[in-house]
Amino acid sequence: MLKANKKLPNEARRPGRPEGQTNLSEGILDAAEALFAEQGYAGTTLRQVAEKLGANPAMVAYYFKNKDNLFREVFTRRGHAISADRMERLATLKARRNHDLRDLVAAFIEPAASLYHDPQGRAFLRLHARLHMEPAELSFELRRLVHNESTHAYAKAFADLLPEMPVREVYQRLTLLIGAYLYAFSGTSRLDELLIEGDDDPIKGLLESTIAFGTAGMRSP
Amino acid sequence: MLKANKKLPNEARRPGRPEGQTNLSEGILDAAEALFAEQGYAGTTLRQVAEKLGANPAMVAYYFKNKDNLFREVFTRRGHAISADRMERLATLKARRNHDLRDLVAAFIEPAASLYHDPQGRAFLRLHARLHMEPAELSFELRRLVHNESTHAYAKAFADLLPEMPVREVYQRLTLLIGAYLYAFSGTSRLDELLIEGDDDPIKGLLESTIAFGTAGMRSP
DNA sequence: GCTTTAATTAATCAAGTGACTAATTAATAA
DNA sequence: TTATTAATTAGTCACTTGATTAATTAAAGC
Repeated sequence: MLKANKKLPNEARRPGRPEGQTNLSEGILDAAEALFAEQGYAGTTLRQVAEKLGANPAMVAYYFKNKDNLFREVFTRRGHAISADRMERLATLKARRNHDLRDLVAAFIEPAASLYHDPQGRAFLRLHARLHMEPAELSFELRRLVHNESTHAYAKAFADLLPEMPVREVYQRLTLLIGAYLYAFSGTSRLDELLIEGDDDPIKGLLESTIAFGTAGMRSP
Repeated sequence: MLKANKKLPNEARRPGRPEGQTNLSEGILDAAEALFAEQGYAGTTLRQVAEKLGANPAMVAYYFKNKDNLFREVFTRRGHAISADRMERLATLKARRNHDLRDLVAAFIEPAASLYHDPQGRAFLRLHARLHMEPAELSFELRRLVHNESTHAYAKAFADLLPEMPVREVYQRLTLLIGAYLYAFSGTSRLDELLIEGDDDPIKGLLESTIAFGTAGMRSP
């Protein structure tokens, strides 16, 4: 996290537009992403967001109007990217014309799972998982906005590969898949803690495990 | 939710111990369970809890000392029951001596899933799922307290049935299973919304689907 | 060069927040 | 009966919250 307007010694900060050009809005989104991920919507204060950048609390309102809007922008920034990535991968698979269930599961999960490597991306994954637990009015609207299209597209694609499975069952399985990968990649599972004998990185192979688990789960009669 | 001390007309409430015996503490736990489930720890105020019962906010402090403690008691009340139920079912299976993966998955999930029928139990399921997203200091301590024993016991039981699978992998699969069922039964999935053609109850068969999904996922190489 | 617009600080506001206290009344113990 | 304990209300306290405003300074437009 880069501090904006780093205070040089003996150079107190004064009101007014600073010299040069600044882009505080990205920094605010990053800070808010990390804090919302860690503490949730209600548990995060705008002052915390500002403090994380060394900025004035009023700057948050200046760039994002209010807390609700800030949260929306934090979520949609990466959410739309994930959704677009999913749609792209699905199109690629369909063009190949010989994909199987495993390909579909991987295409669905990887756009989100790939964020895990970067700390800021990991914060978003936590935020994403947490969003499902936020009050419905905020949560459902955002999830609908970001995920509706790609979720239906994947459900259709799964249904095509599982012609004997009722459509409702396909959606239920997809729901289970989403719950599994969100939890596993949210960083809130107690996996590391449970694995006391942990010699290696417990996350190693997590993507592979998730795809294997999800593929078998989707396929099972 | 029964209102405690329902105000009879023309009979204003006065300070002092009321006649008869009261048991406000169960009512407070129920109200808090519903509100924590809906709004999370930070998003719920003690005044809301009190108001839901028509009680004085000070009563919450009287019975539960503070907010943190109230949350702990709400969670452990049912959490310990689930954990005990799991241990019992595991013992029953082991005594039978011929259980398979599916039995194990069902024994793990059903104690929680069975709460789904009752609205208050459903609130707890939502709270339980949400707990995983609360700040670590609160979440991890409670989950450790309530679930450590049974989780390790089931991991051991799964490992016995999956001798070729590395122990770490067993824990990872168990984590995926937990994520899947928690999400599916938290009532926060958008399943009903996605299933526009929903003629029947979309939850119908959810337990069966979850067990099928989880069993296949655990078994898959 | 002058005017308008953009970006910042400091200060403040009303509305909550969790927690606590004193007063009060009924039940229980002695 | 009397003293003590349990359960309740009303009120308050210091603090935090999201939001807004006026003043201030630099950049951009003309």
